[in-house]
Amino acid sequence: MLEITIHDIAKKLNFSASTVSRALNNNPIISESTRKLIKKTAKEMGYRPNTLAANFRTKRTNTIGVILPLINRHFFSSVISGIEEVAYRQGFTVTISQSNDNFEKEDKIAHTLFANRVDGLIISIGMKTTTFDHLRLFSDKNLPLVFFDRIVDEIKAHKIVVDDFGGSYQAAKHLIDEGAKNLAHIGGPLNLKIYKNRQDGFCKAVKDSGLEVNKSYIINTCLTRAEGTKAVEKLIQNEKKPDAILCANDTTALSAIIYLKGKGIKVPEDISIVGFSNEPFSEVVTPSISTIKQPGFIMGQKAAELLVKQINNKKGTTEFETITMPTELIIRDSSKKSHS
Amino acid sequence: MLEITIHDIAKKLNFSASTVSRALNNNPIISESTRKLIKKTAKEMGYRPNTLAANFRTKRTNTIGVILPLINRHFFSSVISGIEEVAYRQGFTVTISQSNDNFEKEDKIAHTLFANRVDGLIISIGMKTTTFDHLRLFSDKNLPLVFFDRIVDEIKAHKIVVDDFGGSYQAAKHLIDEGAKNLAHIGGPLNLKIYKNRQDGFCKAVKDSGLEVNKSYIINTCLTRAEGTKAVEKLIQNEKKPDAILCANDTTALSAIIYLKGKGIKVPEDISIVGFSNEPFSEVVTPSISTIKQPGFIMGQKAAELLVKQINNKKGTTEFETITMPTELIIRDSSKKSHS
DNA sequence: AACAAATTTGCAATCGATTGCATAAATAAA
DNA sequence: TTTATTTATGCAATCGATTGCAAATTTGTT
Repeated sequence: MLEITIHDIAKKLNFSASTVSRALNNNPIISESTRKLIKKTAKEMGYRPNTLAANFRTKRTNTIGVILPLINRHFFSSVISGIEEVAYRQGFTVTISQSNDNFEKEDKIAHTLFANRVDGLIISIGMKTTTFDHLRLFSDKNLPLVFFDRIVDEIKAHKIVVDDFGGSYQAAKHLIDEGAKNLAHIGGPLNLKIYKNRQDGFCKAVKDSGLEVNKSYIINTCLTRAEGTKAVEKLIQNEKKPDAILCANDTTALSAIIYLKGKGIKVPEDISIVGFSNEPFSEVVTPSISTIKQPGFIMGQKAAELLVKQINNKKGTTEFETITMPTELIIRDSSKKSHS
Repeated sequence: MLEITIHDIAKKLNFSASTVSRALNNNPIISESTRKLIKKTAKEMGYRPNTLAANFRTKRTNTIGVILPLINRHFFSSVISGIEEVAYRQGFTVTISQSNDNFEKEDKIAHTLFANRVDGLIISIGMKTTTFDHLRLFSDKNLPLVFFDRIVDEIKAHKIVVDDFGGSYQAAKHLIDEGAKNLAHIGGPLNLKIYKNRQDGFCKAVKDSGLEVNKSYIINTCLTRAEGTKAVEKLIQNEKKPDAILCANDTTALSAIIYLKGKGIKVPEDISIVGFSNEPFSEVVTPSISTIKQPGFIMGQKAAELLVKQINNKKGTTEFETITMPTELIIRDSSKKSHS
């Protein structure tokens, strides 16, 4: 019932608690022999360190907080796996929370994690997040903070992003190569830089190809399945229908495919589609969705590595880096207009 | 830099730290007026409670641990959302970890959570888990423990399961109603009760319909995409091909559909398919996959409710309940043999 | 052998909040 | 007014591990 403490071990061996503590922590100041003895005895006695006490004393929890919009997205869960992989290897526990793109929840989670004294935070902000006091909580106290994907320009910290602009540019180029002349874009909320970049990449590619960016061909939504459907609906109401749609995520690409299929409009023959993120379903839908792959797992690893480095670095970090990861265009059926 | 403590507040107001502590915790023994004064001052001074100290003292962390095989499954992430919803409402933080169906990792996570003194654990065990010492860690110390979906019979605890048997039975019946005579089953590892139940439900339905359960029509795998493909491959090598396959999850149902499509075998005309879990992709594949819906979100809520009740109940729980949630058969194209 | 240097170990304070028990103050009852 | 009750607050110990500094022990050097 009652727990064994270092004092119990100390008493039994006629050592002091300090020695026991040091021995168990592999402090080299303790001689090899006593360390072994103490460890052996600790095991025999069924000693389990009281992490709470240690955390309290050292002000470290060996816990990394992660906040992201939605766990159930292939990209995000890949990132989580990457984070976990590195974290566990370094002896950190990971606490994952989802904001559901709800600002209040994100705010509350950040405060809770802060109060629970996580050693650092890795975050991808929600779509509704436009104020950042809950993050300054961390940056102001020099608590390690790493952004990924949906980053915040206003706050100095390490940032891991995907080359959204480049990916989008490449995708649009691809659509044009396949013969598209009237390109449309279903974009995300522009307060998020990733969606801004995707849109900018799209526009740049269109312009660079000597085509025009038609304002009525660009619709910004919050990228849900339903919003995607509404967006395509509106797009094809244009007197001149677009012949290609670059969607800012796979969900809306899916909306488009399903909606168009229902209307008897052929994908890719009549309208080509490219999505973003390479969600698993994009490969198995008919037609399979061309999309842009983001290296989620590696991003997670990088984020965790940067964070851990920052945590272990006593003297506050002042140089922050922004790492841009490459994307990869995966061409599938939804955009192979020419020939197979 | 340095943190405000209750002592600072106490000194400033000429109260004792005890009073401040009690006031901040809404202890009714403190008078209304001083409570208000203390709270106001705390706020002004920018006081932030040191959760670590409180946790240490009270031996409570207000944290719930969750271990599950894989976050990136619709069913599991629904459960997580359900758990979070209840937990946050009750003032608990949720720590989520995935075992990746890896026993060593599950074991390690369980020990870490235990060492971190989570107040309780909600778990769905991995496929490789056949020994349970890491869970007895909890049950032996009367630490609240709730199983869901992939439960462990050997350990006494609250359990939330899906009516796997019934769901499977219903699905098989449906396949038979649609004209199937030679039913096959791609099952999961039988050490997991859910897969055992699904298989038993399948067999029962077949027998109840006066058909025979053909051993060579039942293949047990670990239900990955690749394993699923191998399984179908083997199934159709039987001299008499099955005309329907009930898969223990949607992933293998997908494997089957893709493999059969490649072989020119028509689904559902030649072979009908039903999956299990209603993963999002099952709706959007062509043909869409008939499947069995599990109420993940509600299961998560129930699990969290039971756990929280147990946590708040000082005197150890002795009566454990097993809640069986109903399933729902969703009939889609992959099994509509008759007519549309 | 005497002293310096290096190696081990112990003392005791500390982290910040909580809580049983005692005390003081205010109110009610006799 | 005195005593009994109730109400409000403070004292001081406690949770278990960590750590700077001091002390003790061993080893090394001349």
